[in-house]
Amino acid sequence: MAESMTGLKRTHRCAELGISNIGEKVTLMGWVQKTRNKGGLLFLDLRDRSGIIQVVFDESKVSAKLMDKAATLRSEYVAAVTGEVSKRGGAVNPDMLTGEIEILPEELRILSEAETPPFPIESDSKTKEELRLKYRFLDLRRPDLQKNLMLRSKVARIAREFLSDEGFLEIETPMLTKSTPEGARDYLVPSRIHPGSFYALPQSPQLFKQLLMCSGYDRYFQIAKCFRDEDLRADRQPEFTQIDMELSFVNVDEVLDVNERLLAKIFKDTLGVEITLPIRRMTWQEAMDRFGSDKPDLRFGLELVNVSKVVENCGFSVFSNAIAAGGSVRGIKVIGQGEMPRKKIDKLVDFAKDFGAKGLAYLAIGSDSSIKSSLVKFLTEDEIASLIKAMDAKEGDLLIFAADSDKVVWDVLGNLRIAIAKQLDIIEKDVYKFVWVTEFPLLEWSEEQNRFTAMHHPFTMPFEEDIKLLDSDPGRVRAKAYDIVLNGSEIGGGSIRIHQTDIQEKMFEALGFTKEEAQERFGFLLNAFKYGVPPHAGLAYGLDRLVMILAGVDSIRDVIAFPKVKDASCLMTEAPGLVEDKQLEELGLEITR
RNA sequence: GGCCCAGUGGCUCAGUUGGUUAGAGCGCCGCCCUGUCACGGCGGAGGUCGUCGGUUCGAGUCCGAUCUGGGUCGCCA
Repeated sequence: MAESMTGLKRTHRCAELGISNIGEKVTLMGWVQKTRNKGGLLFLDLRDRSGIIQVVFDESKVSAKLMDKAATLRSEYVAAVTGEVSKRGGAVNPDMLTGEIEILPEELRILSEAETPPFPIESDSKTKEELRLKYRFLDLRRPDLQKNLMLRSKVARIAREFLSDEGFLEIETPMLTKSTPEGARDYLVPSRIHPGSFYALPQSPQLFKQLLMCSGYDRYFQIAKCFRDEDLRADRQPEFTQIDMELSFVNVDEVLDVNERLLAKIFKDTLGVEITLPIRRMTWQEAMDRFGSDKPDLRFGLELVNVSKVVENCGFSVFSNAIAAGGSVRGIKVIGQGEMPRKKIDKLVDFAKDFGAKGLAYLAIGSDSSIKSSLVKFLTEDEIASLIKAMDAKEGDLLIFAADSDKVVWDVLGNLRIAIAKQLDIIEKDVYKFVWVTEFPLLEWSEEQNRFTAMHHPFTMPFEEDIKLLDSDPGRVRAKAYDIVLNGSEIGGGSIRIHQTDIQEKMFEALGFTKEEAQERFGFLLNAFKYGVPPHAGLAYGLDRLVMILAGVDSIRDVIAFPKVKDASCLMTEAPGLVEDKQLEELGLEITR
């Protein structure tokens, strides 16, 4: 039966003990990892979040009653052990943090019995995630998940301490706020007091932190829960966490500087990794041209080469037409893969089609300089030769080309270079390549909405010298926006905000909002701007993604205590669920499907 | 919404061209064991093969549908 812990006080966590504690009397409380019963000698591995320690019940040293009690212990029982820390009586275990010591028990209390868990509580679990998520409370006992969540806690603590020391104030903003249909789909919360009206859960504290700048708080930060009702991915959950900040009276350099020092501190204090500052900067245009992505992974090459000039007037209509239509032809060179079998190349083509490519052209140079290519029947020998020259290719290389609009070509080759790098296993491990991507386009054309939309958000400051283009060529206006990219993953982003009414009005105009629409959606911010607004800027990190990289895991679910699955439901709580008719009545809601 | 992958004792898996009673390791239960730490020895229990339907003399295996989980495209200012 479960016993009380009355009279006992835990003195240490299990793996906090070492040889320096030998001779001390300690009380430990934790879960039974395992028992090894040798008859007259019983070993108990006791586990808590610090690790495991061995307790030895020796027939010749403890009472028969204690011996019998120890024999009833089963996996995951919760037990308290009081005893003396001792040097190991047998061989030391070098694989164990506490492998040189053990506990000689005087008292054992079984604080809770436990059913056999449905899957083993161990690191590197092989159990299907579906089952682990259903029993997340057991899954969370596993050392690797505990390690991840402790790391996450540490990152949050470092950020809090660092930003506080830099003069930032931690201020909370509302979770129940107003829907702003620009951007991601909102989670809506019906109002009981105002039937038919809804709050929205915040996609980010964006507008509130700008208001805080208007209110003179200078420097704000928050570790903020954010919500987006969009489909999930390996690195996307419907609710996630940002380290969010906003600063007044600063320029781009000042924002990046304080954030570089924050990142350097996080990496130093968690992984012991020194980041060389300042972090490299790259314009969006350069990132797209060289890597086909606004979040370039700089751990490997396979850079894109624009060969439009070379094939502009060639006989291959797919190439020439793409260029004539304002697009481009670009290629990547895969060194030493000239012998890649046709089947593998076909797979790359299929992969590229997922990203909108109609096809890929390839050119393989054999080790004997023989050329295998889908282009030979369309291009002259001279054209082929100049293409090879443009790509700086040699015997044994494989060239892959895409021709389409810039957007499609970048997307196709940008994703292809990552897929190929993974396939060839050329991505360095334990390397952290940071880059600031700057000078994003302010606007991007939305085919769906048939208008320009804000690439970042509608309050992002354009480059002063580009403002005149807002009327004539809005797609070319550059924004004072910056993303921090690590190993091909966007871990944060931000911008200088617009604080001048005339520029803001031009921005809304470019977005196709009337004054009334702008007022309806963002009126409270525009009002605040009337009463004295400081120049300000900000940035937000995706805490989950940052911790993913620090922890070296591929799934965002491994750094969130209670994550949701692909269809945004929770396997443990079975949320979302139906509610009682009475609740719906109170809210004035009716379910129609 | 599209495409791809997976589903067999508690867990992880094997299961041949469709053919006796569906196997293994781990775990679990019982007995034994004084230096184990992936403890060991002996014995035992435990499976509507995700679900429904079809083909067949016969289906874990073939066909169709569906459910569950994962990845991805669309989507994510």
